[in-house]
Amino acid sequence: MSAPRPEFARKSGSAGQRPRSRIQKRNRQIILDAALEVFSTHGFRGATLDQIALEAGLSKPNLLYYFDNKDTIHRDLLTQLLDTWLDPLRMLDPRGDPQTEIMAYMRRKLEMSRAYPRESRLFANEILQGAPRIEPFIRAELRPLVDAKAQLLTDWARAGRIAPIDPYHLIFSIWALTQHYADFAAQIGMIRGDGHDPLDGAEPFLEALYTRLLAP
Amino acid sequence: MSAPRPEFARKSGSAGQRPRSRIQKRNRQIILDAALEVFSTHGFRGATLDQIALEAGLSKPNLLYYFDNKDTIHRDLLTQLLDTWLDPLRMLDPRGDPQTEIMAYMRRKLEMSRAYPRESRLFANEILQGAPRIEPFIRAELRPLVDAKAQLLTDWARAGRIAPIDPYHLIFSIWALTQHYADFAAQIGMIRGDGHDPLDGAEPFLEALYTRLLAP
DNA sequence: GTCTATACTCTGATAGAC
DNA sequence: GTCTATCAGAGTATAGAC
Repeated sequence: MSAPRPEFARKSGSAGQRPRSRIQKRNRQIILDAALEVFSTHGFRGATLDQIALEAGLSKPNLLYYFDNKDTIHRDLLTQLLDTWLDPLRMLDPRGDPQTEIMAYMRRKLEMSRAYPRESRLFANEILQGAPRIEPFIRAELRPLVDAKAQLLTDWARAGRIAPIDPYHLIFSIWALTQHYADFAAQIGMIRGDGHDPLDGAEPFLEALYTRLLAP
Repeated sequence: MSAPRPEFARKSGSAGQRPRSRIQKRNRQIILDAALEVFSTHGFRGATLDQIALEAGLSKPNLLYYFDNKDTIHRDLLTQLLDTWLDPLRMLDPRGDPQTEIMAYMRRKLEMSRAYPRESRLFANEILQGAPRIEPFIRAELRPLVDAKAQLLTDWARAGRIAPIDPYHLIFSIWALTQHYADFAAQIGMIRGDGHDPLDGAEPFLEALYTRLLAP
């Protein structure tokens, strides 16, 4: 059904990787791609192995030859996702120019929504369900990172280099505004006309918005 | 499980309402409330009648005495929701002061996220799934409304009464920023600490944001 | 109106032939 | 590695007693 897309940034070095043949790797990737399509639209419980197998062009038992069970597939997808999900925020550089840095962060997030809308929806689905599977990650990884960057934003504001705004809401606003174009793409498409690229015009708008918001 | 909450604005006059006894109405409302809880977290396919029945404190057959099937419950919830969902935007008044009107619209949307987070998540789930059940509504009701209000915003911008910004992205930004506090409440709670109200500080932040964005 | 029992389908997962 | 056959359990829905 779905055309193969560039693999979502996979870093080497995750634990427990057994050696796999070329065909193994290839089929696992086909399955993960199909699973991403299904999980990102229907959530974990709403997705079925039948649907994933159909999407992948494999039989259900064959699919379960490559992955132990439904949960493992979903976990692997989330692991791949989270590995990359925080990179844009991590790159916010204390040594850079504040407004340039924040603007660049916003652009990186917007680019993720453009390149990886399904990953964004997978994440959105997980949060809507109360984040049962990634709660540990959010508490252990995301929260400290956000706290650190919020401190940085506060410092910048204190120094008069950006306007004095709540740093947490600033970060949330970037998440909300950029991810919206991926998560609510269906709605935007129906409103703007179906041939229309949902992200058309988004970047200039967000640039204007944050330019005006951040000016000291 | 969940405490009964104020009923989401229900307008009278929808079609096909048979006369119902007091106990009928009461139980239907209990079921709808339980169903809202479950559908808004797991989506249509991820929700089960068992879970809804448990949440409602009724047996499954009893639940199906009040509603023909799973689909009917979901449809009734969406119908109630959509009935009210567009009101904040409808109220955007051409005769009012542009900045005041847009700010008031933002506040109404934020208030909906505060008062009806589950309804917001129900809507988000439906859109994530590609809006299969509300596509007709979006095309027939939402789209023309947005087009009309976008025209109004354009007129205001042409008259120099607000900054010249893309009206569609302006509307999307209000949706994204306000609904985010309901849809991603789980994440925000884990980041800001669980005792914390997710919406704390949101209104001043959004006021500052739109004040700066809209100033001509 | 509400319950127990049950029919029937879907879904996740396994066995075993090839 | 891939398939057919199959199972156990969950899930939707109905029958029928009370």
